[in-house]
Amino acid sequence: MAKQTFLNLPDEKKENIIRALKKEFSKSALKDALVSNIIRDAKIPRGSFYQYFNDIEDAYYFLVEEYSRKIKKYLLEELVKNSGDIVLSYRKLYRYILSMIEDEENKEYFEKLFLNMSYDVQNMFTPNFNDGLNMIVMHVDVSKLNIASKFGLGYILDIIESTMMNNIIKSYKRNLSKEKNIEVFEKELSLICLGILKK
Amino acid sequence: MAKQTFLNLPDEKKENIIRALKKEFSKSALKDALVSNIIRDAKIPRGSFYQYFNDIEDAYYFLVEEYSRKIKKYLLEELVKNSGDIVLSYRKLYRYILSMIEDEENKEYFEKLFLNMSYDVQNMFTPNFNDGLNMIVMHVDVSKLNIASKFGLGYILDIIESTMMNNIIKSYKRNLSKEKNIEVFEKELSLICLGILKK
DNA sequence: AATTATAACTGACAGATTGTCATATGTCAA
DNA sequence: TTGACATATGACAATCTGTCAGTTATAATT
Repeated sequence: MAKQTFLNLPDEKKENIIRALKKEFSKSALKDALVSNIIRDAKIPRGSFYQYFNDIEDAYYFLVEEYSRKIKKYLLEELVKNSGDIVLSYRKLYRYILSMIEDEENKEYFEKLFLNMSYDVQNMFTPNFNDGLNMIVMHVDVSKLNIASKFGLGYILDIIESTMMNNIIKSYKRNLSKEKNIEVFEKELSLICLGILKK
Repeated sequence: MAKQTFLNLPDEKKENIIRALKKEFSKSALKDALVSNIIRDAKIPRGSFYQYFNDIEDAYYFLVEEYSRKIKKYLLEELVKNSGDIVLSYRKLYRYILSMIEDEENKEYFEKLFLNMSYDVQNMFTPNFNDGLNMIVMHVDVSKLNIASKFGLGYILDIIESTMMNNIIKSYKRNLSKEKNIEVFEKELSLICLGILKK
């Protein structure tokens, strides 16, 4: 993650570099992105780049983390606001993510990000995906959930988050409107709540 | 996809190149893999490689497709065998995929593959993910499903496949035994069937 | 103000990779 | 034997990465 030297930089310079990073990662997925393009655009010498980041991957994850922090924060806030109602909180989270990635300024960046979703990036975007359970579990109201104990919560979060990410990723290919996109996710969420089998 | 020239090659030569491809993609994810390594290992000249494939990505997808074909074929066969019982068929499919990727010979290759899951690869591994619905829908028994028409089937397949892929990917990090891994997936599948909310 | 310590900056360079292309070689039918 | 076509080959230009030794800026100390 971005070296201290970078974090110490004056805001203006730092933001200029972040701008150049985002431009390159909007144009190319991580595997095709070039340090050369970034330094040309940001007008910094090659040596500086390596003083700020270990390599291009390091810079990539620095940028991703800016967004992933927002997402995790938002979910926790919603859980508190909604008295631990996990389904409602994820419904709100979905809308929040959509509005974030559909912002004209972010559109191409997130498209590259989601269509080349590595484990590590998914990890950063799904609050429960790896470590997050500890953080979330204490805020969730499990009394209405179909599980024996808080321990089963992980399964439920797995299902919801998989479906959520999947919908986001597919939305890029399906070219759905934001409204239609939300409709599909909520339809699936409702199937998850009630079960896919007839009673 | 692999040029005709490659497909025309005598089997022995072709298999030797496939072996070298797999070796390189077992060692490095696509983004770090090198043509140089492959041609050194396969003992073919550089020019030949580019006569067989457009680039390294092309070679990568050629290899992935070998496995994805098996998976789609297996699911369809199971659906027929199980009279369109979709849940049972995916349970069987999950075991099939696990046995495939836990085979000692494939282990590292699939680890790289799943931990760097691009949209296109996911697309190849999940029968419904994109186009497959047409193929699958006619074999599914929807009478027991909680949907109004065959049209809703896409939602259900989305949920199941997301959860399935997610479990496979996580299994690499969690280091679960095959048995425990299956147990988790079946627990989640059962929540999906019955619903995550208490009745 | 001068000196010293510490942090940041810089760009030339070695090492390595990619995709191409002109040339060579093989195959097969007429 | 010849011509037409497919395939093979490796040297090469273009490009990229990460490093490093030398330079400059900043801050603290005397």
